[in-house]
Amino acid sequence: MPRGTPIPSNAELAILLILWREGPQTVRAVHDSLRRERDIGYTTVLKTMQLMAEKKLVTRDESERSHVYRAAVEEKSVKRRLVSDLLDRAFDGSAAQLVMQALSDKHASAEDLKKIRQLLKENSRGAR
Amino acid sequence: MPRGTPIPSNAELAILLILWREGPQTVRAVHDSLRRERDIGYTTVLKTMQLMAEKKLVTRDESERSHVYRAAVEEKSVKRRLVSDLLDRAFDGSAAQLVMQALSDKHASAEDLKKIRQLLKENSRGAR
DNA sequence: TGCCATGTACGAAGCCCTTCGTATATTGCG
DNA sequence: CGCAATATACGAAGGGCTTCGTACATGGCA
Repeated sequence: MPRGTPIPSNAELAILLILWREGPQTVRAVHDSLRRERDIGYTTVLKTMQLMAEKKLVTRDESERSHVYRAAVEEKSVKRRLVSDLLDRAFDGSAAQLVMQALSDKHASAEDLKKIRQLLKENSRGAR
Repeated sequence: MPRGTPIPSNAELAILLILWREGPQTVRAVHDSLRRERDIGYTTVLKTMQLMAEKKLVTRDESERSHVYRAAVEEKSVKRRLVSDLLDRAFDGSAAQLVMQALSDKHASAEDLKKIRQLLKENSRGAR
């Protein structure tokens, strides 16, 4: 996971999520996925993915007429950077503060809380 | 906390953090604070704060020659929206996933973990 | 074989954010 | 009083992101 790789933009992240979840695929397939959620042109997705290739966010196999794109950055490290970025920008680097916000968020379900508690239990031994 | 208020941009957030922490103040004072961290022109800060006033992110008292700016959005609700936004964009709405990333982040200290555990304990009763 | 569907390449527009330079007004002090 | 310091207002440039239209190549099928 090269350090120089930029943090993906919104549109780029949406595409990476698909590639991470479903594996390498063509622009057409990605476009079909995105289309299910919102209206977006084919060439828009194509262009974005071409730029992502330039930025090394993805690689592509050009051996077939329809190029096959593959995520070139790790899901975990990208997500970690996204969190780290928010931490720095808004929470003075305090993970505790951010977690508190996450917990009070409408998205935090009882089930989430349960999972988180479990994570903490597992983490408590290997604490740094 | 009006729903229509936009999520603050980077530069705007940096200014809001100062206003939240130190209370209402002039452009000059905010500029001095920002200057301590990076090189930035006075009129840059002024312009940004003027735009923030238009967007209702801040209000300003113009009764004195040096206008006094005050945050017009609540710290908690803005931060909550930032987290919620990231949750939606990258973590499929799962707070548990995000917290996991936060915990594995370099910023998460042992002290943070302790605080978080305590938060969870307090939260476990009032779980939604 | 020839045409239509389907690809890629590429330029450019529109938007927002950030930044600054310049113009202009006002204040207070020597 | 007049000038230097300090304000605000405002226009505009530059960069990144997103979007799309258009041009062109290619491949498979009738």
